[in-house]
Amino acid sequence: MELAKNFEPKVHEPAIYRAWAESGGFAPRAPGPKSKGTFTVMIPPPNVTGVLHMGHALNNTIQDIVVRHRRLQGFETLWVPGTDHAGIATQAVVEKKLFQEKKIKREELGREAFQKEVWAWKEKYGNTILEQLRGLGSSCDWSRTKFTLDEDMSRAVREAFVRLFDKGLVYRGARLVNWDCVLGTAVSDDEIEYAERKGKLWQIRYPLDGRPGEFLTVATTRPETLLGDTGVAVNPNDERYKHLIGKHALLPFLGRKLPIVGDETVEASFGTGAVKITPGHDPADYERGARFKLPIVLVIEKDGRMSAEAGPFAGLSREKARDAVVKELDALGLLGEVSDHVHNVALSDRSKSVIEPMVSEQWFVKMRPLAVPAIAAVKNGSLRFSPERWTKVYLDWLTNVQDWCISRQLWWGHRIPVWYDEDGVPVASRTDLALGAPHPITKKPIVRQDEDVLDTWASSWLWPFATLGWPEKSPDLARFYPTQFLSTAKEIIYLWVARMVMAGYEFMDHLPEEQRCPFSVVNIHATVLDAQGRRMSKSLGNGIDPLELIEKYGADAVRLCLVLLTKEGQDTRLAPERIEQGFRFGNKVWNAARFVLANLDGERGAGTSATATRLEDRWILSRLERTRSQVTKAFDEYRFNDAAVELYRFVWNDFCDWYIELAKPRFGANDASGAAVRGTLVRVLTDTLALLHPVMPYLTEALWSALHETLGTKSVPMLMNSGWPTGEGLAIDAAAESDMAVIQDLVKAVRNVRALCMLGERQPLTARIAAPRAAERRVLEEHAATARALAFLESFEISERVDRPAASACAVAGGIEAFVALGASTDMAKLKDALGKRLEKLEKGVTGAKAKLANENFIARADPDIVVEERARLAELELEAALLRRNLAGL
RNA sequence: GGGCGAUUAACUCAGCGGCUAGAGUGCCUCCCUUACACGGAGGAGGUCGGGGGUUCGAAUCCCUCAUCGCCCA
Repeated sequence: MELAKNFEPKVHEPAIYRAWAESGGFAPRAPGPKSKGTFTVMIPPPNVTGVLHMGHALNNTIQDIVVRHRRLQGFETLWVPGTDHAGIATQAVVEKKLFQEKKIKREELGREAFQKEVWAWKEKYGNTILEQLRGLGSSCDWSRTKFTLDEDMSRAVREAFVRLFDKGLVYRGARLVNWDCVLGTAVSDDEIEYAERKGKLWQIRYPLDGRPGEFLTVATTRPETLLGDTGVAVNPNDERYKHLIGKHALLPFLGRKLPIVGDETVEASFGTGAVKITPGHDPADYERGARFKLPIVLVIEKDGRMSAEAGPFAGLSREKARDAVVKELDALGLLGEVSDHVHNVALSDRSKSVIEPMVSEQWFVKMRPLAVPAIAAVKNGSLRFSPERWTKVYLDWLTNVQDWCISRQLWWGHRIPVWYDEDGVPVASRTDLALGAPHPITKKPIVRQDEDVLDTWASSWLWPFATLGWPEKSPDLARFYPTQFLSTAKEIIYLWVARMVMAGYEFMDHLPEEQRCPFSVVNIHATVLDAQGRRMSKSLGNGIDPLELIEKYGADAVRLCLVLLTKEGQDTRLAPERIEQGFRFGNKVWNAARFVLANLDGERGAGTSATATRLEDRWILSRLERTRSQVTKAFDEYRFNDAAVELYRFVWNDFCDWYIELAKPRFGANDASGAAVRGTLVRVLTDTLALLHPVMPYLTEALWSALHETLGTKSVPMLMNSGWPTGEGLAIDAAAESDMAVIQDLVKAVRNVRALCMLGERQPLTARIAAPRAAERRVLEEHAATARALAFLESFEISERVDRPAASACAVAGGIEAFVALGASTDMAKLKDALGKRLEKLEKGVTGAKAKLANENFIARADPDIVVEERARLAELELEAALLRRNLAGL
């Protein structure tokens, strides 16, 4: 079978992906006697408006590795793909597009027509990221693709809402929420970011009630909100103000009487030590207002303008009102000191506008009761984080969890399934209630449905079971829930992971407690940073596009690079040139395989430890077994980096550098040796392709089919659907490994001399070998041909001791000396220099080891095995140093 | 403000109580040796951020400082 000289990702990848899909391998295989059970992974649904970025590329590579590995191991694997509807983001995209193209606003279009526009947009652009996941090689079961607004998903959302409503865990109330004045909706705490802003701290003098000419000076960063003040607070221990507690101040402009209260949370050292209380527009004041039962006055409207309550300032924007208030205060002589002040302001993630804390009617989920089992899950071992340290982050959030504001004033999302009668009595319903129909409880006619929609996360938190058919008692739900593995980013631990766990315990109540947690392992993957160590972001424009990398190097190279670069959970800076490492490795594997296939000569047998007789065959099979078991363990424990590094090393440094080189002279042989070497090559190649497959699926699949075509075993399944190497017939052969090491050392030493003395790499040389130790002499005698072939030595004499022949250079490897005949003209200076340097290093080692062994405490306290090892090491070093010294003296 | 992580070769990263501290890239020398120049052989390059401590022994554990970054408020 002739293979092209290089693997062409662009040619092979689409065809292979199609073949996988047609093979049915993406769907879970049927249960059978050999099955190890199910293994389910739910994709963290990317935002429909999204395109693949590095985080997705890494995360989905990890998931695909896990899924492919488990599939090969014989599990009935299911990886469910899908997207979420991303309420605010998607609505914003479509609104923007509508305005740019048709100059219309959504209000002009109306709710239904606007929703149609969004669906149309989703149908057209919403599959982009799923296509890109295919390009990465993701082996998802596309027949089960879900979208959080799909009908069945919506049913699940409604069921969950109604259940919580009926249990009193969902409630409607006036609460302080984060209001986005640009998008006109409440947003959750998690949709906010903070930025440092330069502002001012204004001191304002509030006249004291009944004490003309006396003032209480407060400090504030937001003077415009004073119109909503309903109190003033000071620290109760503050001597300056103690006497004023219980008295009243008068609000400028409006003359409202403001009680002066003593509140421990006021910092006497901040500003003047007195603060105004605006419960309607500040989170801290909201709390204070509640403590002192102060009324709430809303002075800012939902569009960011001052309300009628703002008296003379009504109708002004927040920003203009601030200037106007300050100006008027100044005019009244009530403005005190003004100083520069740096503080954090809350910005909306989506619109980047300043968040207005505002009391408004919203729907909330009571989180405390839901958090209890989610906390217990990690304590009782149902849930495990990898790396383990993220457990703390998860627990911290859950123990301090606040109620969750789930209503959004948007049109794109799950409409809240609540209807009201004429008295405004709400009821939640699984089925739509018609206007005019009787209210199920009050029996009065229904007059309206709640206008709002639910937060997107109110659907994503049901993802692990809603995707499987819940609330139906579907066969999928019974078969695949709970899942085994979830991989995601750290910033989503609260938003999503914790809430899914809550939802699992709350809604999967048909299952026993210990089966409700939606996944057993949560893998928190690394963040891929840019070259300066910053997060990649659209606004910085510092992202590296994975699609470009895939285009240039192929999906396998990108996947290998990502796992080679990211140690589990340790953030990494992406060096784009490192993708080349993945690319080169792919080429190396390809060419090694190409070479093997070209020389198989119809070999059918596969090497095993039992059939291998030659040292190198036994050695490579031993290395293979070692690699196989380490890689399997690493994958089982989700240590992807360790697995990839081990495979890289084995393929390149053992198989290609040594074994193939040793195999070359034996290919042609029409004897037992030829058969053995071909069998061994087939074995190593077969197992290696399978071990590499989770990381580099395309390349290995292409080679697998070429291998089986060559072998004439065409009926085997595709690699993706075959089996994980079991190590059958293999064993670790310590003797072969140590014997081989002797030969490798000698070969390296001779190559070193060649390079130093400018002898050509392949120029045949005469060598006399001195091996004072019988064990090494035996190895060299037995495997003289092997050593000779690798070192290109023509004649090769081994004895216990050799006097340096005239005109020879020497190489020392451990306790072995090799004297190599030189031409008369060779310059020995370089050699002398190199040997001298080597000796210096050795002597340093000898000194260190001696000092250690001379230390009584070391002998007395160190592990005896360590002491023995240290003695042996010293002997080794001394022998080599002695040989070097002697040879150096003779040069 | 709270928490977490990082600081090891020119660069990107491994190593996390005991081998002469490793890899990839880059650099230097030699080689187009018919698997691979996307390659091969050899080599140079590091007082493991600073300072203390624990230990027979510390890049590795503890404390502290510095710098950078991330998450949360």
